[in-house]
Amino acid sequence: MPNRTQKTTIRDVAVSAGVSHQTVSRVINNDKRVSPATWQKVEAAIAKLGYRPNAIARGMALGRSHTFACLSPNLTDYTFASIIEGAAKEAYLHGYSLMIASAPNDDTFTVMIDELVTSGRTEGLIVLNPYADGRHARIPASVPTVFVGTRPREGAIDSVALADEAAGQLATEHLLGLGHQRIALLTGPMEEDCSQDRQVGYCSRLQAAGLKMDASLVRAGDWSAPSGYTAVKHWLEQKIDFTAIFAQNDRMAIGAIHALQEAGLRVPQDVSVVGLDDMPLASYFDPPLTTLRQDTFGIGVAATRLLVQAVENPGAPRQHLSMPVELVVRGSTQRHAE
Amino acid sequence: MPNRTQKTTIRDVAVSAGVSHQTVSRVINNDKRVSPATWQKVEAAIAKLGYRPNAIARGMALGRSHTFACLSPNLTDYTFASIIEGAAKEAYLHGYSLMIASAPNDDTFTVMIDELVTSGRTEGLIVLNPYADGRHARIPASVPTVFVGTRPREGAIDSVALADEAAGQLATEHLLGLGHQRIALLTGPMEEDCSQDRQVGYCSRLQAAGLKMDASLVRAGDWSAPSGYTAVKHWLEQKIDFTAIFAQNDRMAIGAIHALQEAGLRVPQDVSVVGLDDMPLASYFDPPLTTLRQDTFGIGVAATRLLVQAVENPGAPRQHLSMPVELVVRGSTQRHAE
DNA sequence: TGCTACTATGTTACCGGTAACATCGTTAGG
DNA sequence: CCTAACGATGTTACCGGTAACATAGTAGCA
Repeated sequence: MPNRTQKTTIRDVAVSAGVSHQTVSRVINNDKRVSPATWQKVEAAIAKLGYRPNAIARGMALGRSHTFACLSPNLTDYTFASIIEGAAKEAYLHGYSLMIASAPNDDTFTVMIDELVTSGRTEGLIVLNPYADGRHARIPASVPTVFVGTRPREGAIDSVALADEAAGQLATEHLLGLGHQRIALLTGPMEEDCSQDRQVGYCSRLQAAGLKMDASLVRAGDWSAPSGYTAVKHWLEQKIDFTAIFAQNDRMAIGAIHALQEAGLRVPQDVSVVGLDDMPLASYFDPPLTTLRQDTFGIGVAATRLLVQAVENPGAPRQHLSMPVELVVRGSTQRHAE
Repeated sequence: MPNRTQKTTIRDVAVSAGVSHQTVSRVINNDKRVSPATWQKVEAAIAKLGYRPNAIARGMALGRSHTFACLSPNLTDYTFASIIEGAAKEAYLHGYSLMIASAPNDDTFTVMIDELVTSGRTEGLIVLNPYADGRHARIPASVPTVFVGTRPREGAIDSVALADEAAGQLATEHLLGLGHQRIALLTGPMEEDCSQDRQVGYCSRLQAAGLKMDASLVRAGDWSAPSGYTAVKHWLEQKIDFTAIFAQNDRMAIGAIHALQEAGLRVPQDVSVVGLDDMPLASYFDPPLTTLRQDTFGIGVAATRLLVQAVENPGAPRQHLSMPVELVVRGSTQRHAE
């Protein structure tokens, strides 16, 4: 195991093996048109010198960087982090590296695009929550891109999203099935597709149950716990009547529960609460949170697969994936009394 | 704004501006030895063609990729995610991109090193929790590296860590100050420096208070909530007596509280619990968690700064940073009754 | 005025790979 | 036995930048 401090090149190996650098190139690319004897000599030289092909040079010659970038509003929200983890794992499996950047707003986003895409560093892009702001419009048309968290749209961009409408239906159904009729809805920012679609699911189930939508029972948050807290505070102050809440994510659900408890209401005895995400410690809150589980890791994996296909097979038609959700019943919901 | 589909090169610009490609190179590198008139012609051509320098080619010519990699056991633990976010932000500020990979074990880690470092893709490495397993030994000596979460060691590697010993002291002091004398300690895996150092801080404060260490009051977890739960279960089954717990991270603290409550013990009336991290929803648990806040984002920033220095100034001596912690008192601790 | 020194710009080579084509020796078929 | 075809290997050019050196023109000074 030689202690290579400085880089060995393909030509060093060639000299050492007594062949041309091209023959070495053939060996490392598994090109069979090399005789077994030569092959062995080359392999021996590679081992002796501890040679490793330089990915940058290869990328240069091939015009391919074998690198993707994933742009996320942030890296710390569990949902994003987990999608990124799935994307990274799958990328490496396919021989790609993954660069990451968080872009809280679309100006930063534009800078990142320039840094990562226009500069030729990456050959594909995964964008989480592209409709959180105007960032979806800042993506060069020429770069293969997968959107995560959007419903299918026109244009040459793949997408992966939760089955948001089904999720909205499932949560609403669960609460309706428990006898709740006044179900408040706590949405994410209404610019985002998932907020809209989850609401559509909610509405459709209410209608199917013969209930009329009550606009005063719907409020938008920003996915954070405090925004859930604030929304519930508002409802309570307005003396709006409800027996259940469907929060479109777990953090807002937690904030909502906090506000309820602070007001002396018991969860689930007085108000049932359903979240969405099944974040890691969801079962450790008081009460343990009933929620919808989404396979965020799987979403990341799926996004990368789409991107690999888009990069390696540009002619193929764009795809739009919808990932299932699953209801996890814990302690924050119960049958409506009376 | 031309709709560049295919890449414009420096020579295209040169032709368009009627100069040599080298002159274009000078302009984009802000080399002043170009006359104002020529400079303008070049800039005009760049704008007209929408030219952007290719980072790969530049990296190739310079032998520098301007890319770092961050290797973490996973991306979803808030602590890691937040460090990575800090590292990424700071990296872009200095003109570097950041690749990420999660490596749950040291075999994966070795593969990643090969993929990212040996291949020449990255010129610097940030390794989170290098002593979680044998991964610290798998890093080529030639690549500038910063360890996060280790105490300073011999060798040519920078490090950033929490002031773990001080953190252990602070938590213990807080509980001692509340009159607790039988303080249980829930550590992370003992292979990790931070577990050891936090314990050292704990011990030193107990001794300073004239209390003797009781080995039965110390158990190791794996940072997860269930491991905290299990440890407390064990203590309770063994009828071991304690009035407070210092859990070395928040998740274990949450698990511990869960076990206590399940056994009918009240937190903080019967047992006080201190965590460490101040993870996002720490204040939303029941009771709100008293904990030590660490500036994980700042740790990531600091790590990147060290790495930039190490890369750009290889001769300089290695540095070891220690980041402060801060006590956040909430509802999970109170004065020991009687 | 002639020569040096400096400024602005061009030319060539190189980074470390790969592609395309060239060459040479051997084997198979007419 | 001659030659086409093929297999193994080498040579050259190129990817898109940068460095090093070369050159031409101009200004400064004896």
